[in-house]
Amino acid sequence: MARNSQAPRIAKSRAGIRPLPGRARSESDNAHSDLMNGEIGLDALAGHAGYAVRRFQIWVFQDFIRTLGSVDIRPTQYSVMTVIGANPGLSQMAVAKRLGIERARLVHLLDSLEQRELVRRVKSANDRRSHALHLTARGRTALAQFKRLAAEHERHVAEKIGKENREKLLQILSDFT
Amino acid sequence: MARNSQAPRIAKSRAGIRPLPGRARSESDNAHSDLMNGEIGLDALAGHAGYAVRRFQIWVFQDFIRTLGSVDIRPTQYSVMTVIGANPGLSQMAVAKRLGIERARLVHLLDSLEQRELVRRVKSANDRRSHALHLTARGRTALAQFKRLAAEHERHVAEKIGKENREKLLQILSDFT
DNA sequence: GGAAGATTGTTGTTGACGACAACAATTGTT
DNA sequence: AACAATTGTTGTCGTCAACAACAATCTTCC
Repeated sequence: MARNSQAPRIAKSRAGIRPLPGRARSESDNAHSDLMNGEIGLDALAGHAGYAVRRFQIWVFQDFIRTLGSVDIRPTQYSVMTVIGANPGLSQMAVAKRLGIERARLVHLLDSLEQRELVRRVKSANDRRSHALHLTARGRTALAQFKRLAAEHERHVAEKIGKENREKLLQILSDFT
Repeated sequence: MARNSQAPRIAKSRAGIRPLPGRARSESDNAHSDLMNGEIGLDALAGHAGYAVRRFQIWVFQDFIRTLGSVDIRPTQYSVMTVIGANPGLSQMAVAKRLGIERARLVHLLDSLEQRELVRRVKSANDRRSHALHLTARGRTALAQFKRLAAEHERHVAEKIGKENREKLLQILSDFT
Protein backbone atom coordinates (compact mmCIF):
# COMPACT_ATOMS: atom_id res chain seq x y z
CA MET A 1 0.00 0.00 0.00
CA ALA A 2 1.85 2.36 -0.84
CA ARG A 3 -1.02 4.03 -0.28
CA ASN A 4 -1.09 7.21 -0.82
CA SER A 5 -3.20 8.06 1.69
CA GLN A 6 -6.18 8.32 3.30
CA ALA A 7 -8.51 7.87 5.89
CA PRO A 8 -11.52 7.71 3.84
CA ARG A 9 -13.84 9.03 6.36
CA ILE A 10 -17.11 8.66 4.71
CA ALA A 11 -17.57 9.15 1.08
CA LYS A 12 -19.77 12.01 1.70
CA SER A 13 -21.87 13.81 -0.74
CA ARG A 14 -19.40 13.21 -3.47
CA ALA A 15 -19.78 9.53 -3.98
CA GLY A 16 -18.39 9.68 -7.45
CA ILE A 17 -17.48 12.21 -10.01
CA ARG A 18 -19.03 11.17 -13.19
CA PRO A 19 -17.02 11.51 -16.28
CA LEU A 20 -18.57 12.86 -19.37
CA PRO A 21 -20.51 11.06 -21.94
CA GLY A 22 -17.74 9.91 -24.12
CA ARG A 23 -17.16 10.92 -27.60
CA ALA A 24 -14.53 9.07 -29.49
CA ARG A 25 -11.38 11.09 -29.37
CA SER A 26 -7.92 10.64 -30.57
CA GLU A 27 -5.21 10.66 -28.00
CA SER A 28 -3.36 13.39 -29.74
CA ASP A 29 -6.27 15.73 -29.34
CA ASN A 30 -4.96 19.16 -28.78
CA ALA A 31 -6.20 21.24 -25.97
CA HIS A 32 -9.04 23.46 -26.94
CA SER A 33 -12.12 24.70 -25.27
CA ASP A 34 -14.81 22.17 -24.95
CA LEU A 35 -17.46 24.05 -23.16
CA MET A 36 -20.30 23.81 -25.56
CA ASN A 37 -22.16 21.58 -23.20
CA GLY A 38 -22.60 22.52 -19.57
CA GLU A 39 -20.06 20.02 -18.37
CA ILE A 40 -16.42 20.64 -17.84
CA GLY A 41 -14.49 19.38 -20.77
CA LEU A 42 -11.71 17.10 -19.71
CA ASP A 43 -11.21 14.96 -22.66
CA ALA A 44 -7.74 16.34 -22.54
CA LEU A 45 -6.91 13.84 -19.83
CA ALA A 46 -8.65 10.92 -21.48
CA GLY A 47 -5.65 9.43 -23.22
CA HIS A 48 -3.41 9.41 -20.18
CA ALA A 49 -3.00 6.02 -18.58
CA GLY A 50 -1.35 7.35 -15.46
CA TYR A 51 -4.25 9.63 -14.60
CA ALA A 52 -6.88 6.92 -14.91
CA VAL A 53 -4.73 4.48 -13.00
CA ARG A 54 -4.17 6.98 -10.24
CA ARG A 55 -7.84 7.73 -9.79
CA PHE A 56 -8.68 4.06 -9.88
CA GLN A 57 -5.97 3.22 -7.40
CA ILE A 58 -7.31 5.77 -4.95
CA TRP A 59 -10.78 4.32 -5.26
CA VAL A 60 -9.52 0.77 -4.78
CA PHE A 61 -7.46 1.63 -1.72
CA GLN A 62 -10.30 3.51 -0.13
CA ASP A 63 -12.57 0.52 -0.61
CA PHE A 64 -9.89 -1.75 0.79
CA ILE A 65 -9.45 0.41 3.85
CA ARG A 66 -13.19 0.62 4.38
CA THR A 67 -13.75 -3.09 3.85
CA LEU A 68 -10.90 -4.03 6.20
CA GLY A 69 -11.78 -1.20 8.54
CA SER A 70 -13.25 -3.49 11.17
CA VAL A 71 -9.86 -5.16 11.60
CA ASP A 72 -7.87 -1.96 11.13
CA ILE A 73 -5.56 -3.26 8.44
CA ARG A 74 -4.31 -1.13 5.59
CA PRO A 75 -3.18 -2.39 2.21
CA THR A 76 0.53 -2.21 2.98
CA GLN A 77 0.14 -4.02 6.26
CA TYR A 78 -1.88 -6.65 4.49
CA SER A 79 0.77 -7.14 1.83
CA VAL A 80 3.51 -7.46 4.44
CA MET A 81 1.61 -10.08 6.40
CA THR A 82 0.71 -11.96 3.26
CA VAL A 83 4.31 -12.19 2.12
CA ILE A 84 5.56 -13.24 5.55
CA GLY A 85 2.77 -15.76 5.85
CA ALA A 86 3.68 -17.30 2.52
CA ASN A 87 7.42 -17.16 3.21
CA PRO A 88 8.16 -17.51 6.90
CA GLY A 89 11.70 -16.69 7.93
CA LEU A 90 12.27 -13.99 5.35
CA SER A 91 14.52 -11.09 6.32
CA GLN A 92 13.30 -7.52 6.38
CA MET A 93 15.49 -6.76 3.41
CA ALA A 94 13.94 -9.57 1.42
CA VAL A 95 10.40 -8.51 2.26
CA ALA A 96 11.12 -4.89 1.44
CA LYS A 97 12.68 -5.83 -1.87
CA ARG A 98 9.79 -8.10 -2.72
CA LEU A 99 7.16 -5.48 -2.00
CA GLY A 100 9.13 -2.60 -3.44
CA ILE A 101 9.07 -0.60 -0.24
CA GLU A 102 11.98 1.03 1.56
CA ARG A 103 13.48 -1.00 4.31
CA ALA A 104 13.31 2.13 6.42
CA ARG A 105 9.57 2.16 5.97
CA LEU A 106 9.25 -1.53 6.74
CA VAL A 107 10.75 -0.89 10.17
CA HIS A 108 7.71 1.11 11.27
CA LEU A 109 5.27 -1.28 9.66
CA LEU A 110 6.80 -4.19 11.55
CA ASP A 111 6.93 -2.21 14.77
CA SER A 112 3.19 -1.77 14.51
CA LEU A 113 2.44 -5.35 13.54
CA GLU A 114 4.76 -6.71 16.21
CA GLN A 115 3.09 -4.52 18.81
CA ARG A 116 -0.23 -6.05 17.86
CA GLU A 117 1.40 -9.47 18.19
CA LEU A 118 0.67 -10.43 14.63
CA VAL A 119 4.30 -10.72 13.55
CA ARG A 120 7.53 -11.64 15.30
CA ARG A 121 11.10 -10.64 14.59
CA VAL A 122 13.33 -13.59 15.41
CA LYS A 123 17.07 -13.17 15.56
CA SER A 124 18.61 -15.07 12.73
CA ALA A 125 21.22 -17.63 13.70
CA ASN A 126 23.12 -17.55 10.44
CA ASP A 127 23.28 -13.81 10.04
CA ARG A 128 23.14 -11.93 13.28
CA ARG A 129 22.44 -8.69 11.50
CA SER A 130 19.11 -9.80 10.15
CA HIS A 131 15.76 -10.81 11.57
CA ALA A 132 13.74 -13.79 10.48
CA LEU A 133 10.11 -12.73 10.17
CA HIS A 134 7.28 -14.99 11.24
CA LEU A 135 3.58 -14.70 11.88
CA THR A 136 2.46 -15.42 15.41
CA ALA A 137 -0.32 -17.92 16.01
CA ARG A 138 -2.66 -15.00 16.39
CA GLY A 139 -1.21 -13.53 13.23
CA ARG A 140 -2.04 -16.63 11.25
CA THR A 141 -5.67 -16.77 12.28
CA ALA A 142 -5.96 -13.03 11.84
CA LEU A 143 -4.50 -13.21 8.34
CA ALA A 144 -7.07 -15.82 7.43
CA GLN A 145 -9.81 -13.38 8.29
CA PHE A 146 -8.04 -10.53 6.52
CA LYS A 147 -7.99 -12.67 3.41
CA ARG A 148 -11.70 -13.27 3.62
CA LEU A 149 -12.31 -9.55 3.88
CA ALA A 150 -9.84 -8.88 1.08
CA ALA A 151 -11.77 -11.31 -1.09
CA GLU A 152 -14.91 -9.34 -0.33
CA HIS A 153 -13.05 -6.20 -1.35
CA GLU A 154 -12.08 -7.84 -4.62
CA ARG A 155 -15.74 -8.49 -5.25
CA HIS A 156 -16.38 -4.79 -4.84
CA VAL A 157 -13.74 -4.13 -7.49
CA ALA A 158 -15.41 -6.64 -9.79
CA GLU A 159 -18.74 -4.89 -9.25
CA LYS A 160 -17.17 -1.56 -10.04
CA ILE A 161 -15.37 -2.36 -13.28
CA GLY A 162 -16.88 -5.70 -14.23
CA LYS A 163 -15.76 -9.21 -13.55
CA GLU A 164 -14.06 -9.75 -16.87
CA ASN A 165 -12.46 -6.36 -16.81
CA ARG A 166 -10.99 -7.08 -13.40
CA GLU A 167 -9.50 -10.31 -14.65
CA LYS A 168 -8.16 -8.63 -17.76
CA LEU A 169 -6.64 -5.96 -15.59
CA LEU A 170 -4.91 -8.53 -13.39
CA GLN A 171 -3.58 -10.19 -16.50
CA ILE A 172 -2.29 -6.97 -18.01
CA LEU A 173 -0.56 -5.96 -14.81
CA SER A 174 0.65 -9.39 -13.78
CA ASP A 175 4.26 -8.33 -14.27
CA PHE A 176 3.88 -5.82 -11.47
CA THR A 177 2.54 -8.29 -8.96
CA MET B 1 18.98 6.34 -10.52
CA ALA B 2 17.48 4.89 -7.51
CA ARG B 3 14.06 5.40 -8.98
CA ASN B 4 14.52 2.46 -11.20
CA SER B 5 14.97 0.28 -8.21
CA GLN B 6 11.25 -0.09 -8.37
CA ALA B 7 11.55 -1.95 -11.59
CA PRO B 8 9.89 -5.28 -11.08
CA ARG B 9 12.83 -7.46 -11.65
CA ILE B 10 11.75 -10.07 -9.19
CA ALA B 11 8.30 -10.28 -10.57
CA LYS B 12 9.78 -10.75 -13.97
CA SER B 13 11.77 -13.76 -13.00
CA ARG B 14 8.76 -15.31 -11.38
CA ALA B 15 6.55 -14.83 -14.33
CA GLY B 16 6.77 -18.39 -15.44
CA ILE B 17 6.19 -19.97 -12.08
CA ARG B 18 2.93 -18.34 -11.29
CA PRO B 19 0.10 -20.61 -12.17
CA LEU B 20 1.17 -23.70 -10.36
CA PRO B 21 0.26 -26.83 -12.21
CA GLY B 22 -1.65 -28.83 -9.81
CA ARG B 23 -4.63 -27.88 -7.88
CA ALA B 24 -6.68 -24.86 -8.60
CA ARG B 25 -6.12 -22.33 -5.92
CA SER B 26 -8.75 -20.08 -4.54
CA GLU B 27 -7.92 -16.56 -3.57
CA SER B 28 -8.58 -17.33 0.03
CA ASP B 29 -5.88 -19.94 0.05
CA ASN B 30 -4.23 -20.14 3.36
CA ALA B 31 -0.67 -19.09 3.73
CA HIS B 32 1.85 -21.82 3.44
CA SER B 33 5.50 -21.91 2.65
CA ASP B 34 6.37 -21.78 -0.97
CA LEU B 35 10.10 -21.83 -0.78
CA MET B 36 10.90 -25.01 -2.58
CA ASN B 37 12.47 -23.03 -5.35
CA GLY B 38 14.97 -20.30 -4.65
CA GLU B 39 12.54 -17.51 -5.34
CA ILE B 40 10.32 -15.78 -2.90
CA GLY B 41 6.83 -17.08 -3.18
CA LEU B 42 4.33 -14.31 -3.61
CA ASP B 43 1.50 -15.98 -5.31
CA ALA B 44 -0.43 -14.88 -2.31
CA LEU B 45 -0.67 -11.38 -3.77
CA ALA B 46 -1.43 -12.45 -7.30
CA GLY B 47 -5.19 -12.15 -7.15
CA HIS B 48 -5.28 -8.68 -5.67
CA ALA B 49 -6.12 -5.95 -8.12
CA GLY B 50 -5.19 -3.13 -5.78
CA TYR B 51 -1.66 -4.35 -5.29
CA ALA B 52 -0.94 -4.69 -8.99
CA VAL B 53 -2.53 -1.34 -9.69
CA ARG B 54 -0.49 0.32 -6.98
CA ARG B 55 2.81 -1.04 -8.23
CA PHE B 56 1.91 -0.10 -11.77
CA GLN B 57 0.85 3.37 -10.75
CA ILE B 58 4.17 3.95 -9.02
CA TRP B 59 6.04 2.83 -12.10
CA VAL B 60 3.95 5.05 -14.37
CA PHE B 61 4.38 8.12 -12.18
CA GLN B 62 8.09 7.62 -11.90
CA ASP B 63 8.36 7.38 -15.66
CA PHE B 64 6.20 10.48 -16.03
CA ILE B 65 8.32 12.43 -13.59
CA ARG B 66 11.50 11.29 -15.29
CA THR B 67 10.21 11.98 -18.80
CA LEU B 68 8.96 15.43 -17.84
CA GLY B 69 11.96 16.00 -15.64
CA SER B 70 13.58 18.47 -17.99
CA VAL B 71 10.60 20.80 -17.62
CA ASP B 72 10.07 20.06 -13.93
CA ILE B 73 6.40 19.20 -14.12
CA ARG B 74 4.76 16.56 -11.98
CA PRO B 75 1.63 14.62 -12.85
CA THR B 76 -0.68 16.71 -10.70
CA GLN B 77 0.66 19.97 -12.08
CA TYR B 78 0.22 18.61 -15.57
CA SER B 79 -3.38 17.64 -14.92
CA VAL B 80 -4.17 21.07 -13.51
CA MET B 81 -2.70 22.88 -16.50
CA THR B 82 -4.42 20.52 -18.90
CA VAL B 83 -7.83 21.13 -17.39
CA ILE B 84 -7.35 24.89 -17.30
CA GLY B 85 -6.04 24.88 -20.83
CA ALA B 86 -9.10 23.01 -22.04
CA ASN B 87 -11.51 25.09 -19.96
CA PRO B 88 -10.23 28.62 -19.50
CA GLY B 89 -12.02 30.66 -16.89
CA LEU B 90 -12.80 27.79 -14.56
CA SER B 91 -12.89 28.51 -10.84
CA GLN B 92 -10.57 26.79 -8.39
CA MET B 93 -13.52 24.94 -6.94
CA ALA B 94 -14.47 23.61 -10.36
CA VAL B 95 -10.94 22.47 -11.14
CA ALA B 96 -10.55 20.80 -7.77
CA LYS B 97 -13.85 19.00 -8.14
CA ARG B 98 -12.99 17.87 -11.61
CA LEU B 99 -9.61 16.47 -10.64
CA GLY B 100 -10.74 15.07 -7.34
CA ILE B 101 -8.24 17.05 -5.32
CA GLU B 102 -8.87 19.21 -2.29
CA ARG B 103 -9.31 22.86 -2.98
CA ALA B 104 -6.86 23.47 -0.17
CA ARG B 105 -4.26 21.53 -2.07
CA LEU B 106 -5.01 23.32 -5.30
CA VAL B 107 -4.09 26.58 -3.65
CA HIS B 108 -0.45 25.54 -3.34
CA LEU B 109 -0.38 24.02 -6.79
CA LEU B 110 -1.63 27.26 -8.28
CA ASP B 111 0.75 29.33 -6.19
CA SER B 112 3.60 27.38 -7.73
CA LEU B 113 2.28 27.54 -11.27
CA GLU B 114 1.45 31.21 -10.97
CA GLN B 115 4.92 31.92 -9.66
CA ARG B 116 6.34 30.30 -12.75
CA GLU B 117 3.98 32.45 -14.80
CA LEU B 118 2.26 29.52 -16.40
CA VAL B 119 -1.16 30.23 -14.91
CA ARG B 120 -3.04 33.37 -13.88
CA ARG B 121 -5.74 33.90 -11.29
CA VAL B 122 -8.11 36.55 -12.61
CA LYS B 123 -10.67 38.10 -10.34
CA SER B 124 -14.07 37.03 -11.46
CA ALA B 125 -16.52 39.84 -12.22
CA ASN B 126 -19.67 37.86 -11.53
CA ASP B 127 -18.59 36.27 -8.30
CA ARG B 128 -16.01 38.27 -6.45
CA ARG B 129 -15.21 35.33 -4.22
CA SER B 130 -13.83 33.22 -6.99
CA HIS B 131 -10.92 33.35 -9.41
CA ALA B 132 -11.11 32.63 -13.08
CA LEU B 133 -8.15 30.50 -14.06
CA HIS B 134 -6.29 31.01 -17.30
CA LEU B 135 -3.05 29.92 -18.85
CA THR B 136 -0.61 32.68 -19.65
CA ALA B 137 0.85 32.93 -23.11
CA ARG B 138 3.94 31.26 -21.79
CA GLY B 139 1.74 28.67 -20.14
CA ARG B 140 0.12 27.78 -23.42
CA THR B 141 3.35 27.20 -25.29
CA ALA B 142 4.76 25.39 -22.29
CA LEU B 143 1.73 23.11 -22.09
CA ALA B 144 2.16 22.24 -25.74
CA GLN B 145 5.63 20.98 -24.96
CA PHE B 146 4.45 19.20 -21.83
CA LYS B 147 1.93 17.36 -23.97
CA ARG B 148 4.61 16.26 -26.37
CA LEU B 149 6.65 14.89 -23.50
CA ALA B 150 3.55 13.31 -21.98
CA ALA B 151 2.90 11.57 -25.29
CA GLU B 152 6.43 10.23 -25.16
CA HIS B 153 5.72 9.00 -21.67
CA GLU B 154 2.61 7.24 -22.93
CA ARG B 155 4.76 5.48 -25.47
CA HIS B 156 6.90 4.21 -22.63
CA VAL B 157 3.78 2.82 -21.01
CA ALA B 158 2.82 1.12 -24.26
CA GLU B 159 6.29 -0.39 -24.47
CA LYS B 160 6.01 -1.64 -20.93
CA ILE B 161 2.63 -3.36 -21.04
CA GLY B 162 1.94 -3.55 -24.77
CA LYS B 163 0.05 -1.23 -27.06
CA GLU B 164 -3.20 -3.15 -27.01
CA ASN B 165 -3.03 -3.69 -23.28
CA ARG B 166 -2.61 0.01 -22.73
CA GLU B 167 -5.67 0.74 -24.81
CA LYS B 168 -7.66 -1.95 -23.07
CA LEU B 169 -6.58 -0.48 -19.74
CA LEU B 170 -7.75 2.99 -20.74
CA GLN B 171 -11.05 1.52 -21.79
CA ILE B 172 -11.53 -0.43 -18.57
CA LEU B 173 -10.73 2.60 -16.46
CA SER B 174 -12.46 5.19 -18.60
CA ASP B 175 -15.00 5.82 -15.84
CA PHE B 176 -12.25 7.15 -13.63
CA THR B 177 -10.91 9.60 -16.12
C1' DG C 1 44.16 -13.38 10.06
C1' DG C 2 43.03 -8.81 9.41
C1' DA C 3 41.85 -4.56 6.92
C1' DA C 4 38.54 -2.78 3.58
C1' DG C 5 34.19 -2.94 1.67
C1' DA C 6 29.34 -4.41 1.55
C1' DT C 7 24.91 -5.53 3.83
C1' DT C 8 21.14 -5.20 7.50
C1' DG C 9 18.31 -2.87 10.51
C1' DT C 10 17.55 1.62 12.38
C1' DT C 11 16.77 6.68 12.93
C1' DG C 12 15.86 10.92 10.96
C1' DT C 13 14.75 14.44 7.21
C1' DT C 14 12.51 16.11 3.19
C1' DG C 15 8.72 16.76 0.07
C1' DA C 16 4.31 15.30 -2.29
C1' DC C 17 -0.22 14.18 -1.17
C1' DG C 18 -5.10 13.30 0.97
C1' DA C 19 -8.32 14.48 4.71
C1' DC C 20 -10.01 17.95 7.93
C1' DA C 21 -11.07 22.08 10.38
C1' DA C 22 -11.53 26.87 10.80
C1' DC C 23 -11.77 31.49 8.93
C1' DA C 24 -12.90 36.02 6.11
C1' DA C 25 -15.10 37.58 2.19
C1' DT C 26 -18.81 37.17 -0.60
C1' DT C 27 -23.23 35.44 -2.43
C1' DG C 28 -27.98 33.33 -1.93
C1' DT C 29 -32.03 32.74 0.44
C1' DT C 30 -35.91 33.97 3.02
C1' DA D 1 -31.82 42.65 7.10
C1' DA D 2 -30.75 38.07 9.12
C1' DC D 3 -29.08 33.61 8.25
C1' DA D 4 -27.16 29.89 5.52
C1' DA D 5 -24.03 28.39 1.88
C1' DT D 6 -19.95 28.87 -1.09
C1' DT D 7 -15.03 30.21 -2.31
C1' DG D 8 -10.41 30.78 -1.46
C1' DT D 9 -7.11 30.47 2.13
C1' DT D 10 -4.32 28.88 6.09
C1' DG D 11 -2.91 25.42 9.01
C1' DT D 12 -2.66 20.68 11.10
C1' DC D 13 -2.24 15.68 10.88
C1' DG D 14 -1.05 11.26 8.93
C1' DT D 15 0.61 8.39 4.99
C1' DC D 16 4.09 7.53 1.88
C1' DA D 17 8.49 7.59 -1.30
C1' DA D 18 13.28 8.96 -1.49
C1' DC D 19 17.60 9.86 0.87
C1' DA D 20 21.31 10.06 4.07
C1' DA D 21 23.85 8.54 7.90
C1' DC D 22 25.05 5.18 11.42
C1' DA D 23 26.31 0.83 14.34
C1' DA D 24 26.57 -3.92 14.09
C1' DT D 25 27.69 -7.57 11.46
C1' DC D 26 29.08 -10.31 7.35
C1' DT D 27 32.17 -10.90 3.11
C1' DT D 28 36.20 -10.28 0.36
C1' DC D 29 40.65 -9.95 -0.65
C1' DC D 30 45.43 -9.45 0.43
